Amino acid sequence: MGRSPCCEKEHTNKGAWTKEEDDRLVNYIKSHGEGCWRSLPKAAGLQRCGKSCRLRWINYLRPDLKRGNFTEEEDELIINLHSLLGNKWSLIAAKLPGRTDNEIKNYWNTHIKRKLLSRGIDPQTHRVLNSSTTIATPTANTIATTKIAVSNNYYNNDNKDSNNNNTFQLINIRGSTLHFGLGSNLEHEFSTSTRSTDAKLYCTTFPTIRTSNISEDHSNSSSVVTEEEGYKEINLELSISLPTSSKINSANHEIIMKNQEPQKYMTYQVFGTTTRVPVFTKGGSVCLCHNNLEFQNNGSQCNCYTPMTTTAAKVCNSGKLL
DNA sequence: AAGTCATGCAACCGCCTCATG
DNA sequence: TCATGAGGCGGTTGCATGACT
Repeated sequence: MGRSPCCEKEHTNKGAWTKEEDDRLVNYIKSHGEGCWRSLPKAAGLQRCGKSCRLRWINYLRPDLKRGNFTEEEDELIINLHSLLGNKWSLIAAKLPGRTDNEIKNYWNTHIKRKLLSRGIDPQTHRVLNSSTTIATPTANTIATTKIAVSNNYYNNDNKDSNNNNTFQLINIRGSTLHFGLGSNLEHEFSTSTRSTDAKLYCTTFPTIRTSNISEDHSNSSSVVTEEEGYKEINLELSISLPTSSKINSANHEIIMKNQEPQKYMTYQVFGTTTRVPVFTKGGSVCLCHNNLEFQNNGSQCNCYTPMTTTAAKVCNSGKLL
């Protein structure tokens, strides 16, 4: 037996909302608040499905909606978030106050897709079209290879990224924790708050690097150590700090540009996807942790260590809603 | 001016998640 | 543990409008 319908379809209006319907809905929610969408239409005197009311309110009538064109900064933020989250429009919308998931989804499909294609970037994979950069064929110990690279257009041909220094073998994924096997000199290249000299990236690892002879789990993450022969293993929660980047107010999520125009762009690649971000003159960093897609002020590293679980991940340690 | 096509976006549909009993 | 249902989400549709011929 199927689920009972959410409303009596034969008695509900469909299609565009009238001004009168909008007024009724707004007035009702102003008086009674949101919620109980199933019973709302009847209580508000609307011949609409509860879902339809909810959608109309969330996507159009809510007073905190930001109408109007998307800014260039919002574009870049959406692109960056999409490269990390995929079509998780609600999660992306959560990072853009005043924008709805539906709005962002439509905007993506009508504008940003084309914008990325014009840049030569595949909008779905965020990889450079016809790029020679590919994920390496997995080996027995390797799920995939990823490469963190900084494009030459920012580092002015001073990119020392080599095949060895910034290429990691992704061994395993446990929860939100990525386990990479690296070559030698692991500690030198990546430790908490240590700046990678070659890539000029802040790479922060939680917990500290493990090798096969370290048995104690002194992490504050949920990972369980297993040994993959031939690899050192780390939990890598990656925070890439832009040496000079946009200043982002993480408290209200608004990008404060103050007439700054991006002078350069920095391209980075994570897990085979390419992301391009504008680089401004003020300091800051972009945290790419799975559970905290936030811009950080002052180049600080991300403090969110909350393991991603189905429910707990919605709020990280720093109290930010995800 | 009329017809056709392309585009943008509001709205719908059906499935999924999760809280609750 | 399971069933149920409300709320939420992403994909898709269809209409209004503008551009083009």
